[in-house]
Amino acid sequence: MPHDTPHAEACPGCQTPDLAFAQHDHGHCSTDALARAEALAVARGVRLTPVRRRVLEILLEEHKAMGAYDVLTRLAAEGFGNQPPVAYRALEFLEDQGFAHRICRLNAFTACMHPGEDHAPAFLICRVCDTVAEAPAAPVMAALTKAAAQSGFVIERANIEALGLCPACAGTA
Amino acid sequence: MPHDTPHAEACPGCQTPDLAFAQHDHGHCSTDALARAEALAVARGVRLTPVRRRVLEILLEEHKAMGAYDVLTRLAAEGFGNQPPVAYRALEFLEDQGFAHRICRLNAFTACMHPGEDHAPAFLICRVCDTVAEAPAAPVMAALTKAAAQSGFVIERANIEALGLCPACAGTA
DNA sequence: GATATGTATGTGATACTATAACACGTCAAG
DNA sequence: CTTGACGTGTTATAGTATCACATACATATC
Repeated sequence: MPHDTPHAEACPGCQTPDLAFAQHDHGHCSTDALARAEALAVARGVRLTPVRRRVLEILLEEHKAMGAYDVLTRLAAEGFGNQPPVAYRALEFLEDQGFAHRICRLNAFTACMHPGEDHAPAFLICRVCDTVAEAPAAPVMAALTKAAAQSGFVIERANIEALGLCPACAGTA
Repeated sequence: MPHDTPHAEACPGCQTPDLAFAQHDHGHCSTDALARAEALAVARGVRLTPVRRRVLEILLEEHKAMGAYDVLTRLAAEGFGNQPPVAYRALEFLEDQGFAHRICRLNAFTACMHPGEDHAPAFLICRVCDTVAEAPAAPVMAALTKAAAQSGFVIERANIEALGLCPACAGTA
């Protein structure tokens, strides 16, 4: 019975939030996230088809925010369709399933590192080096849900994105 | 000495968060926000030129999220330039000065109702009626700042956007 | 007053992002 | 076997945003 423990507990690079911008064994994260996504797809009765799976792999490999057309270029090079809808449909599927996140500010997408954990991601975008970190934001989401509830608004999906300076770029500046 | 009290204290419609989706005397909000923006521009030594001012007025009049091209159409009809950069430049200026906000999820912009108050806006977007409410989100921003700080990230600007159902649409569903 | 400098605007062209609409193939249910 | 749901491929098009250059207009400086 695999994957019943959060990824962060087993991944040194993901254990502490302050390592979000640091190097870590990303290979482990990738294979783990992919395995989790596959298991979740089966459990939910949705199909992680070749295109969808490959898009997720690409996002995991790159480990950065990618535009739909960046993904499409790679898909086309591998014999998949080379028209925009191919990429957009796969990305939409991954987002719907929580396997990937859309970063509106960048018109880009990134693989979710913690699929199935029902987390609330916040994205920290460095305006200098363009690195994007996915920070744990459960308290942020809680506060947002509360604020929305005061207006009677029911949140279904949220985008929490911050633009600023990562530790490295803040240091050199 | 005008404008030394927060707008919400004087505007019935803005006093309580739970009225964010309700009707209120928007005329008062508009003129107030415009006057505040003008004062702030003078104080900061930046120029609220005719185009910029008109764009802000348009956003305030419409009181909803508008695409850059929607704004541009209105500008062109009034004798201003009719090319995209005209609108985008004005909108960027307004966003930089905190007179307007960008709603990434909608590729749209909206006037800020509380310019100069250093608030943290969260946008609640109804997926049924497309209404957008600007909810007070100081606690949300505080949580986000804290989460970012744990990674050593310094936030300069944040987008907090939620998609879901507004009270009215949630009721009819 | 003439000149320089920074800023703002106008314009044409173009790049980038995203979706609509339809055809075809596959698979499972009835 | 037929139907219907789903996924993919493709053409075409819609929508969003920026680049690059020219011009105007302000203020500051000589």
